[in-house]
Amino acid sequence: MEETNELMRQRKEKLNEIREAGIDPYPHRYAPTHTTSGILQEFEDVNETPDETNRVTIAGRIMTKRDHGKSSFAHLQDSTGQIQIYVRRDDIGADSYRIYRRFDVGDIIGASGVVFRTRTGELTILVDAVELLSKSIRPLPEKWHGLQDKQTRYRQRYADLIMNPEVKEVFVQRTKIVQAIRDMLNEQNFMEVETPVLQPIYGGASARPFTTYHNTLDQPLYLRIANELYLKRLIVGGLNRVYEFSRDFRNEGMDRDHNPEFTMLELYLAYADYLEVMELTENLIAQTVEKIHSTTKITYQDQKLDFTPPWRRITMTESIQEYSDFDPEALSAHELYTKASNAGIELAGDESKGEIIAELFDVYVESKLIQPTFIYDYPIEVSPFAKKKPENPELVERFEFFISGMEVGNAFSELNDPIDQRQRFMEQASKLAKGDEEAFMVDEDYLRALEYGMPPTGGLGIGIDRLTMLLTDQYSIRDVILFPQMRPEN
RNA sequence: GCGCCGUUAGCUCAAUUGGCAGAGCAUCUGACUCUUAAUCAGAGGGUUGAAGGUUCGAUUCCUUCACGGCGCACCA
Repeated sequence: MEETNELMRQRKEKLNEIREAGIDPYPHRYAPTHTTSGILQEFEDVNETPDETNRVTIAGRIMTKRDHGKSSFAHLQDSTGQIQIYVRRDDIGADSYRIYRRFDVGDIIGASGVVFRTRTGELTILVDAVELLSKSIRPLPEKWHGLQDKQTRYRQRYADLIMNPEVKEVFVQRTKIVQAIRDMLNEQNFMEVETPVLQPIYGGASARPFTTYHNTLDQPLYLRIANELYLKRLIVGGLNRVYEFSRDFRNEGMDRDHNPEFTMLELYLAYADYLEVMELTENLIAQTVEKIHSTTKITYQDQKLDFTPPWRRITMTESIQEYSDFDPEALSAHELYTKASNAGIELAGDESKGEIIAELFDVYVESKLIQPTFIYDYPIEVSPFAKKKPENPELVERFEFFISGMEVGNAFSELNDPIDQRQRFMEQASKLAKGDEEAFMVDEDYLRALEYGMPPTGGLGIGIDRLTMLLTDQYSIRDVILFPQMRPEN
């Protein structure tokens, strides 16, 4: 892709002039002694008189440049912030100054000098040596309005990160969120593990997979839609507390909270049920919010959210009763079907009562759950890996939690009865045979593992991207993923 | 998949009813050794996302396409 415009042509010309002067425009190393923000802190007390004891060397990108004949001001940006430099011909020498004048906004340079304060009070480096570290031949966006175009920002995240410091902050926060969760789990003796991304049989969720092919094995492989079944194999193996930050892939639509690849934390805890996992969940997330924001009350898109435990707990059918004008438990399958049709839900006609209830929940309830809320006791038909409730075999011990109308996590008492699990697989297999693209295949090896015996286990999945959206006040999942999926430009 | 909106100089944005495509920043030349959206004087920079149509004339109206945003549908 050879792009040519006047500005790039001029910059390449300057690049050649610098080379012809015997200077390497792309040298190999440089040794800064300070960062820009470090200087602003350390030299807070310096005055207008330059003093040799306040000597620093920094490296950064030129973000603004104001040339005045035989002197020049510029702002350099490094990973920590920006600082002003003041360059005078008499300080760096005529030859150096001639080269300096060929530097552009966007170039990465190194500078040495002493820190002082300008007449207008800005902490500044009075430079006596500059060095080009990397010549930029593509002009940056305009300094005042920055880079606004969403398409360019997502496609050229590097330019977005240079121009919009608040974007970088979001991703710093994302890393801190993951780190906070990891630290807490490690403290609680969870073991971080890695399981296959390429799976011969996909499962653990309902979603269409991405399919690929291994040439040597001569067989199809699937990018994981979940890692659930692998982590539970480890529970069988005696790793009683395991977790993985799993990049999962689902071949489905994209919108403000769906990207084809996304990050899910899954964890499994032997000898626990879903009630214990519920407590773990609200504590884990509340403490994460606390670590990031020093409070459990935050604002997301003008909504006040309170993460302080305990969170509200309500069963799925109760929640439908609360947000609709009927009690789903009091209705027959036929009456529920009518309610769903009236609510605009498209049904094939062969849906079970439980499937219709799940649909009604989506329509009547999900978007209304603003404060962190546990919805629990799900229909068995939509929960093939969850354990039945002892007193009601139509329901399973499962919960999801919702924040700001978004599903953020999913958990259950894991089904460990191998006979029951085989039946559930058979139901999925028959759905798959009927053309349900989100049903999945029987995983005989997983059943074999259960047959050895899996302890009672609680499991949890948390959508890390969505959690990050909430904690960084971002409206779209694309703003918490560095390189969101996009169609090719041409 | 459907609907609405958008795409104009490197960037951010204008362009009246269909009538010579503009500004600011950036760039180039000159002046300027405490400026900070530096200032002053001058200059260059455009296949208006692509292809077609209507018209004497299209950035503007119509059709198709591409990409993006938002909403809906899908995604338990």
